[in-house]
Amino acid sequence: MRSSSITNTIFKVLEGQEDHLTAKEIYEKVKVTLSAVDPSTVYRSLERMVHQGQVSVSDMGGPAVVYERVTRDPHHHLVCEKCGKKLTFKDGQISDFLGQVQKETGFQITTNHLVLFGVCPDCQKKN
Amino acid sequence: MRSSSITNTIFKVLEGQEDHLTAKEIYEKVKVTLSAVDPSTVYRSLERMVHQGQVSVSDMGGPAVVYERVTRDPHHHLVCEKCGKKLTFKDGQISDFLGQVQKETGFQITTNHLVLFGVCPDCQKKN
DNA sequence: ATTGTAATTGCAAATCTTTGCATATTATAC
DNA sequence: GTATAATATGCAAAGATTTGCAATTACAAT
Ligand SMILES: [Zn+2]
Ligand SMILES: [Zn+2]
Ligand SMILES: [Zn+2]
Ligand SMILES: [Zn+2]
Repeated sequence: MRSSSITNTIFKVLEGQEDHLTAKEIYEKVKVTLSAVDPSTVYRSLERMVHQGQVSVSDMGGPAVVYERVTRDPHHHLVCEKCGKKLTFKDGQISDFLGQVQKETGFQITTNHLVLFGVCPDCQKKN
Repeated sequence: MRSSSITNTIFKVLEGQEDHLTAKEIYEKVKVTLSAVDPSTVYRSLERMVHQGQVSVSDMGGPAVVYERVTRDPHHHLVCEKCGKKLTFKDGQISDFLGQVQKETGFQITTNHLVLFGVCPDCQKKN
């Protein structure tokens, strides 16, 4: 029998995971359950899920963009580009900023997983 | 004779261009001048230039990330994810926000080309 | 149930990007 | 200038992602 829906499997993979995953990593994990699945199907499903706002896609400085499930309670990150250390923000302050942009531009902001880059205090000292 | 420096050619390509370019597009344009250049060399050079802060790399919703020259006067964008329309921000308001993040986290922010996504007023109406 | 339509999937091929390694270039030290 | 080390480049191969197309599945209408 053919898989009923790859989307569900992808959701499960993303839920059972704290970290952010690349498309390739998601494909590998989906394949454990659905051994016959084709990579293109997973890639296309991810694209669809991002487009529908169920999943976020972000460049976090790694070798490829990473995906994460979008929850009611959004979050954002600040990544050290020297050592990779990651801070996570609750939405509060960021959504204030995004709300302000929304008011000033008339755009309805859809960015749901903002990633900023910087150099952390430790790495600044090491300079 | 071998090219003295691919970096210079890439800079010229990026300067003679209003828009943002993908790695592939940059490679194609570099090849016009340096016909024997290898794609891997261009890709690695771009990586280097990004790492050194001379070039920004961003996902702007297209099929691949895009590169742009970083100038004294940074800018940022708001992209409509329905129709692709792009707004460009001068740095003012955004840098206020980034400065606030910097103060609160101790990170020295290096994000120099922020891209936000949303739905533009026109596309909201078409709903 | 049958039909028709739209969305999803697999497969193969094409394309894009990365990587390992040898060579060539550039910079630094003596 | 010569030797030494560090960086940049080309080449070939591997790897990751996208695309075209035909077949399958899901869904709605009859
Ligand atoms: Zn996250
Ligand atoms: Zn750090
Ligand atoms: Zn720009
Ligand atoms: Zn629009």
